[in-house]
Amino acid sequence: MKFIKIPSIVITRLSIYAKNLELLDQKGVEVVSSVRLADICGINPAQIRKDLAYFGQFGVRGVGYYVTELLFEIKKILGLDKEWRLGLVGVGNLGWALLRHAQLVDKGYTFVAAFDRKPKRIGLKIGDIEIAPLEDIGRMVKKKGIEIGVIAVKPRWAQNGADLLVRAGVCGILNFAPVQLQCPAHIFVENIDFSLKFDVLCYRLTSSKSRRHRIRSRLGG
Amino acid sequence: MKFIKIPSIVITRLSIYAKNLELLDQKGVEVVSSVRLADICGINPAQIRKDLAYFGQFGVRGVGYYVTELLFEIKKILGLDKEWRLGLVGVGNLGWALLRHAQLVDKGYTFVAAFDRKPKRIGLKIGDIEIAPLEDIGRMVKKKGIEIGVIAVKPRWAQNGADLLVRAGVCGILNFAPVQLQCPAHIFVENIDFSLKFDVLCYRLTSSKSRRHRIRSRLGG
DNA sequence: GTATGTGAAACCGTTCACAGCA
DNA sequence: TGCTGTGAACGGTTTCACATAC
Repeated sequence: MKFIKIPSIVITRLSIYAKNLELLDQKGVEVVSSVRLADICGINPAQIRKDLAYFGQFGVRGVGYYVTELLFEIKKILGLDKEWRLGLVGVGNLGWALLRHAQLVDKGYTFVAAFDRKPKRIGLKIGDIEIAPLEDIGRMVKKKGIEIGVIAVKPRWAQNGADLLVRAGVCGILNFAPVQLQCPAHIFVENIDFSLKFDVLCYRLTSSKSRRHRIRSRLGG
Repeated sequence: MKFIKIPSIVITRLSIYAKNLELLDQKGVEVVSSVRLADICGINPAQIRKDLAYFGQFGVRGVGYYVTELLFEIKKILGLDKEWRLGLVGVGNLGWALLRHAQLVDKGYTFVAAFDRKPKRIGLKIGDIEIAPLEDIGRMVKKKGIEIGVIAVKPRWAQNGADLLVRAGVCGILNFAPVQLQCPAHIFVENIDFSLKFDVLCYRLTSSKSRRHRIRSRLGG
């Protein structure tokens, strides 16, 4: 283990490699070169090798990478070799969609509780989960072993949700509300504001009408 | 108008500035300095000034920026000074959530049509929109003047959705499916794969258990 | 005096090019 | 021979520092 800080962009790409290695694995492909994988991911081959070099040596010179093995290693690096227990704050349309999002389940992310402000939603069941009031966050985080809090409430209520989650003892927060949360330094926060991507596209379309930029974004996020 | 290509990250930040300027404007704040705005956005002040310098001179030395005026200019730059007409492909849980997402409407993004593969969904109405079959994409894009296609189908069907949208003549695509779409070079594509952010958080939590990184991401995506 | 606008410097991530090894 | 692993070169973004203007 090295004591070098790894840029987020590297982790994001590891996740992309994992996604595509999974597909290759399912197709029965046993070995893949950095050139081939790079082609599939739309990334430079040297970049892939450099990214992996942060964590060790996973390839065989003259051969390439064994798909199953590399996939296993990347999942271990990312921490996807365990189940993660999530708690959802805000069961509106977006929250609902997240609860039912099959791809998260496939990766090992399991929602074990859901909370909402609105009294009329309390008690509703979605699969195994019964929607609870915000006051229960403190108790339920301990009881259900929630590690990550997912915030999908209106911007106005996001900070409150974050405060409750932090006080309850979660270590990480995924914030879908378009606000900059104030959290203690030991809490890891990732923001997902997809309206930013709408605006980027909007700008590209607007500016392309007068000028000629042809830059396509490669990474999702 | 300059003929310099603007990095996506600059556009993303402009969107963040706009969001926070909107809040300041609503509070009645008339003038803001780059230091104050930087503090609110969690960004370096020089960065803000550099970002704005790509597009012109919007401030007053010794004073700062007039909030309403700067907001107006940034919206114009981003292309948010008009209504954008969107077509949704895939009305599952996520698609449904996007259709009902109030913040998109506030920004001037309007869904004017929705399409789905599943026969049982065809004909359902959400507000003014009636869900149509995929075969109608070609016709409806022209009829309704759809400029942007939003893909919210399962990964397996995403490329097909993109092909239909491109053939129908949309200029931009927002892709929520975790796949790299193949599109002609003149089509602008933005990918939004939020499971990547889950993985980044997952990695941070995993690695923090053994080491000490304290890097918090600032930008949503 | 104060805050912008901007050249220059520092920093960081990407790509090249080749040494090293199966 | 073929492909990985990696130092070095490159390119681009961020930050500094100050001239400039109100």
